[in-house]
Amino acid sequence: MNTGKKILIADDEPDILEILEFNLKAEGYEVATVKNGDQALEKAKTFQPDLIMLDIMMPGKNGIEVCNLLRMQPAFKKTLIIFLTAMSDESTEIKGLESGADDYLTKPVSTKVLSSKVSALFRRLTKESTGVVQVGDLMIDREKYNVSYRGEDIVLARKEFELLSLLASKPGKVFLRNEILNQIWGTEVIVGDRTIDVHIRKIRQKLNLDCITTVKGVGYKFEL
Amino acid sequence: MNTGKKILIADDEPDILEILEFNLKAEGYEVATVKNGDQALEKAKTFQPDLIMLDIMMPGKNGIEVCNLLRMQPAFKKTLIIFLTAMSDESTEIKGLESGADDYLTKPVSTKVLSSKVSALFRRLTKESTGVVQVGDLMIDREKYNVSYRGEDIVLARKEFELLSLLASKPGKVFLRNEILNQIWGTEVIVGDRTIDVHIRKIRQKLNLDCITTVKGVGYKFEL
DNA sequence: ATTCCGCTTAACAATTTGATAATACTATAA
DNA sequence: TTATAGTATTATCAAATTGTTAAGCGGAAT
Repeated sequence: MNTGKKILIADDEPDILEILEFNLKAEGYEVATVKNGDQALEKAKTFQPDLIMLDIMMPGKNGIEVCNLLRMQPAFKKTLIIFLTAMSDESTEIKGLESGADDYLTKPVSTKVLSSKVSALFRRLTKESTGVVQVGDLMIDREKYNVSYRGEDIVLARKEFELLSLLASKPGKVFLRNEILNQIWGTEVIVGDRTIDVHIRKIRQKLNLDCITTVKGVGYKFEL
Repeated sequence: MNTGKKILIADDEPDILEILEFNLKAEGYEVATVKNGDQALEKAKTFQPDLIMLDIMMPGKNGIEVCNLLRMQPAFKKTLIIFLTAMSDESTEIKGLESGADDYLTKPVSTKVLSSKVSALFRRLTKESTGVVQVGDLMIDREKYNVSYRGEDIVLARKEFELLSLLASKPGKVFLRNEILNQIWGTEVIVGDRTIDVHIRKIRQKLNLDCITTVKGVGYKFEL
């Protein structure tokens, strides 16, 4: 599993660095770590991360300063930045967001929160900036409501589109059948289990790609 | 740096208000903030904003209600409205667009997304109001109110013109039926679904081009 | 007053979509 | 191996959606 995303972490506490690095690598991210703000600024230039996690309290330049310096450079205008704060300090949180961070995390960081925030940010980035989900050669445009593979348009019916769109929104993630039902059919409508299968089948047929995997007894996942 | 544009923000969470206000002021906008829907309606009259950002979930009148009330008043027909939603809830998003909003933002709002969306909306506004839209060989002149294909004038009735004009304003984008109704007929008037079809048909007939695609169960899109 | 034109709707046809049942298949555990 | 649970496939029917035509209405122009 490799997401192809690079994350730079700056924190002066070795324990934190280790925990974050371990977990994020396990999620398929490429990770670099540094111990203070100045190193963060340097490393950011060479490493070109997609996401930077900055501890607020660091010796030398603190996280907020680093963030401001980064945001001044055009190369990091679009880079995601998450602050790490020792406690849920509200004023700090606001200062963080004001200085151009995209989110914040409070320490100690639970692995669940960590991975969900990180993946949510990446998802949001691709979704909001373009409205287009792209996985490999497959493009899903929610606004234009079309799907194309290597430039070739593929016509999907509404439910098929929504289903594929959902699965592809988080490649690799296994969507439980219930999750799919709730997302696409809502809680009011009740349809049989076979219905999902049939739609999945139609998508597979139309895409003619081996990209939707069945996880028996669990659900489906999308992966190219 | 001063854009001369006024933005009104309505949200019950002080943190959000503060962050948005700070960032938008930094971008050169004049900002006013209110804490609920009723205040938003009042303030809108005196402040005459160019853009209104409405939280969907607010005590008293919610954002969607406020939007509908605003859109009923001629003074706010052209005002830009953005919804703020707590989560990336797609059904809310669609409801928002259907009720006449121009865009939506999911909270927490990254500063990057915020400024890009806002400036994009203003850009679109000035573009549309001055409007000569050209897509391939097709020209739509909003001021002269005429359409021509390869120099040849095509006479369209008002509704037909507006409909084509709307669809062509964003080629490729699928316009939901409700979106179309809100944009062209407004929220007060209620017309049947067939009405849209008939106008679409007439446009297709008159243009004699295969440029309006039906996306069944979703809406229509324009593409040459 | 009459005619023309644009807008809307009703009515029906045509089409597409979605859901289900019935059946076949497949991996796994007993 | 066989039983079993879960999934795949297929055909079919009902429902949803859209296309088309014609007709009615009302305002503007003649």
